[in-house]
Amino acid sequence: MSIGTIRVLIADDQMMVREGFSVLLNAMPDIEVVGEAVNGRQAVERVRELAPDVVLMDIRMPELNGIEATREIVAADTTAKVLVLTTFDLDEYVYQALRAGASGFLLKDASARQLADGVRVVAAGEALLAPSVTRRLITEFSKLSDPPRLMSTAHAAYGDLTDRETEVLVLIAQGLSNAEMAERLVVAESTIKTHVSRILVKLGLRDRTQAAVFAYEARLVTPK
Amino acid sequence: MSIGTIRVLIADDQMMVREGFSVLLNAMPDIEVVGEAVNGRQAVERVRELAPDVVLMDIRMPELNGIEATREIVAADTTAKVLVLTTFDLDEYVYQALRAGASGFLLKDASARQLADGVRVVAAGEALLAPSVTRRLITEFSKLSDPPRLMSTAHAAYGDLTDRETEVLVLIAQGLSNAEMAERLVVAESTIKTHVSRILVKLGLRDRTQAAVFAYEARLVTPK
DNA sequence: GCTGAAATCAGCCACCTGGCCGATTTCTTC
DNA sequence: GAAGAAATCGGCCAGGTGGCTGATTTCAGC
Repeated sequence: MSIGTIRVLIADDQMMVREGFSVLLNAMPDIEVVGEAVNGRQAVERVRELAPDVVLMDIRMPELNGIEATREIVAADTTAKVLVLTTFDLDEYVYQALRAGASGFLLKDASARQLADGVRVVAAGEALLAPSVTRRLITEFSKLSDPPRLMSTAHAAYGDLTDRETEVLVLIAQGLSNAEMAERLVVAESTIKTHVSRILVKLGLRDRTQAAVFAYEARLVTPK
Repeated sequence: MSIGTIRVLIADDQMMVREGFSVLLNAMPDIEVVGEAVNGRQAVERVRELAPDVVLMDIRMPELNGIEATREIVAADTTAKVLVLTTFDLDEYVYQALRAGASGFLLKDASARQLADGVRVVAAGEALLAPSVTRRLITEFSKLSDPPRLMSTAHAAYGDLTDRETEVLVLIAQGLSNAEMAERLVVAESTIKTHVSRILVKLGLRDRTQAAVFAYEARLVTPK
């Protein structure tokens, strides 16, 4: 494996991004960009055609998003490893991507060195995560493995919101639209609307802005 | 990033292992083994003395095991990243190591290439996990829902807002509708709409909910 | 007195939002 | 197995919201 060059496929709907990564990676003697794709659907096809070692996968793409594309690529028994790239280290994306079978997750602001190393690492079969991602993963994980989980907190407090509703409330308090939340949680927008409505009724609020205010006042979310 | 060579400390009670890794890593032009330790206690000391970039840490060691040693090294605010190495990918070890603050976790049967890449990756600040480990971590973790985090965009300072606009922004962050604000400020609703629009444009936001979030994040308003 | 910024107001319009109705599926609980 | 809670999805619709254009008035600064 370490003999030949690492063959990479870049999947991103933005030309600038593809160009940048392409130049960057081709500058490495052991890495070669063998193809590009402008959406998830095309990425899946290209993987079949080109059998690359690594796929640099953007999440937000038309046709078929990076998560779904990753799922399909992994489902097919290709040897290709998927390294997901995104601008923001959104939790949901990370978990979804990794659960979809991605080998790694990096932020787009990674340096050339980090990117190249990342490609090599996943090509070698390891898993790679951005530090901020891992940190949250660990902290979250230790929360559920540690016994000090007394009841309440996410439950009885805020007017009997269900877990899912609380989850949605937090997203509202981050300024996401219904469509964005739907994409984030991978459900239909109508589902989100249902959750939002129930939240407003249960909390006795009028609109999502009041919900956001409530979330801050109730310390469900806190200023950075 | 890593302009100079990456300085590595090897902590393992077995001489053969230390030797092997040492030769292996020193063969890399950008990596230099600057010291060794035969137990956890010594590893902690050596880190203080040598300030290495990366510590290759075995788990089973006399005096102070790798987990505890990692905890101490991370507790001290050294810049050293800990890459834990072990023969078996035992769950307890993995979780404990990661919670102790390790940056990565690799199996000892990793190839020279994998090891070297691993060192480079953690030195660059990323986190590295063997794939089997990541998978378990994800599955374990995904059993529980989570409170995501997002906050994008570097906006211009809200100092660009006029007094009146700031006033309106505060009201938005109190959950008032345009009609209510109009009544409160004794102006027409259309006037409020104009203010709201300008606020959104100036701050690069999409809707009033994001404006409310912004107000809280910018401490323009603070939770009760 | 001219100028520019700020505050005020109006109308139009596409879109998102929230309310309301109903429906299915999966679980837990009894 | 019945009953209920939770999560999912769809459709319809009135109304609020935000974008865009244009206009008036006041006032500070030159």
